[in-house]
Amino acid sequence: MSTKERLVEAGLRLLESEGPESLNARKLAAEIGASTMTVYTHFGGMAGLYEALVRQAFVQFAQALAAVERTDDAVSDLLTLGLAYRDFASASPQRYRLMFGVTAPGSGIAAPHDLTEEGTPSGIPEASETFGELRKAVQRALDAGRIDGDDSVAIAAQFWSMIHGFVLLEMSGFFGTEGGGVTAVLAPHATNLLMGLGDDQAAVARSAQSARERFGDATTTTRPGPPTADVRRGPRPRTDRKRT
Amino acid sequence: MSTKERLVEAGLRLLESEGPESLNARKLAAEIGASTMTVYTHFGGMAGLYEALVRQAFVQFAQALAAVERTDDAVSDLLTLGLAYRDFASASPQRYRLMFGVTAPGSGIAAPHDLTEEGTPSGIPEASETFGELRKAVQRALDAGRIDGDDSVAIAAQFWSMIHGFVLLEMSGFFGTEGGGVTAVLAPHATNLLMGLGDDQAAVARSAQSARERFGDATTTTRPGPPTADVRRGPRPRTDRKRT
DNA sequence: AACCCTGCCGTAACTATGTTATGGATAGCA
DNA sequence: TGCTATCCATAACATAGTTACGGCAGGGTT
Repeated sequence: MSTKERLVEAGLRLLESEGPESLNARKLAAEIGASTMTVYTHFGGMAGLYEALVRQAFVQFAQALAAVERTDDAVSDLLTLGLAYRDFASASPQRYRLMFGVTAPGSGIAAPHDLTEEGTPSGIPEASETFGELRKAVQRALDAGRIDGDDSVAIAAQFWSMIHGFVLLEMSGFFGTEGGGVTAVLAPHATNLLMGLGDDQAAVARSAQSARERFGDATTTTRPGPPTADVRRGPRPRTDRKRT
Repeated sequence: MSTKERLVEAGLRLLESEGPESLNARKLAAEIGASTMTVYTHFGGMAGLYEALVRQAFVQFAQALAAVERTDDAVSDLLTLGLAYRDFASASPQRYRLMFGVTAPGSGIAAPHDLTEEGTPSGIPEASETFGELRKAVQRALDAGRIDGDDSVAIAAQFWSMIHGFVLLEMSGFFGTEGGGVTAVLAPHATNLLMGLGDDQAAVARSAQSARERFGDATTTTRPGPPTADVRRGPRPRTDRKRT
């Protein structure tokens, strides 16, 4: 493995094990037994190294999503993709935050997406592959007639907003600390969105059950902890329409 | 105004005008004509100052949301709340990112929410007021029979996930740079979510139109820029249900 | 009136971290 | 052999968070 690759590998490993504050030139260089100059030889500076970390993280992300098996139930695939998405983010929240270019005061580090030329939606081309996986799954649900619409990009963006927001709120602790947010918030949200897009309630329920089984019980295995009454769980019962 | 208040005020002002990298002790102290020691006298350090900034920003946020008028159309109120939410975030993306405790590598600054004792959903009590505004609007929609369900907290969390994710993706540039994401992504998403929650299509359309009128044309006035083909715009036409 | 304590603040120094200047070592090649 | 490019280490520099120390004003105590 080249020095360049070792730096990126060590960066992602340290990020997960010791937190973002350990991502500094001296500690990183010591981790691979080199001097801080290697950062400048290979990446031009810490900003370049961060960008390389983001790219590598997005490669891992795309791989994790691509590993989700494609079945003949496009909605089940879409939901399983969502569970895999959330699992990837939960596995290393620091990595996920790094990927989406969040900045903090005091660090002279701009968001990676701000480093690129104007007009580019995202400076990280690898990021678009993540969205592409989502978009293709939506397109297959459209083709199967499960949901209505003519713009898979716009619909995929809705799913992306949903899960991106959920994941970030979850890792900020707004849904409690024991991972109950998936069944209490994310799953009902996905169900509601799919039904709003035209899918049938029973079909969604079947696909959701399928996704749960495909993904195993990994959806609730974030951290063990005492149950809280923060957010009640369970799917919301559907009733008849009450029109005003 | 006390030195403490002047520091917080200057911090939020500099954050908006010169970006997060200008939020350092020396520049901040110079801004109010003092030495860096004032930061330690009043806040114990930069971390304490950041926490004060977050608290103040959440106070502003709650005020902005509370300023939305409550009408007899609870869904219109909810949608208008969403537009105000997005507008607040767009007005100062750096402030919004600061509020939600995002961390960056290289800064020794932990997320504000991580600074508190274990088990607390959020270390910033002011943040819960924001969610409370959302939850009350959802409760009124439930009471009016517009949407179904028995847990306003879980439903409000879905709306929060939606708009939080949208806002962050939008400010990362994933929906283009000219603010078309609201009509292309956020509005359809809200519509779909509401319909999934049991509201009627025509009723949602009326409430959405009402919210648009109430909020004026502020929804598309982010930044002028060349049109992009990233995400197609315009509301997705609703078609008849295609049942399998 | 004299004394002392407390809070607020400035000066200066200390530490950590990103960065740069400089030079050496090695590989490849003409 | 000599040249060049690449990679890398040492050391120094710049910036920013932090701390040590002392001054000063205000108020209460003796």
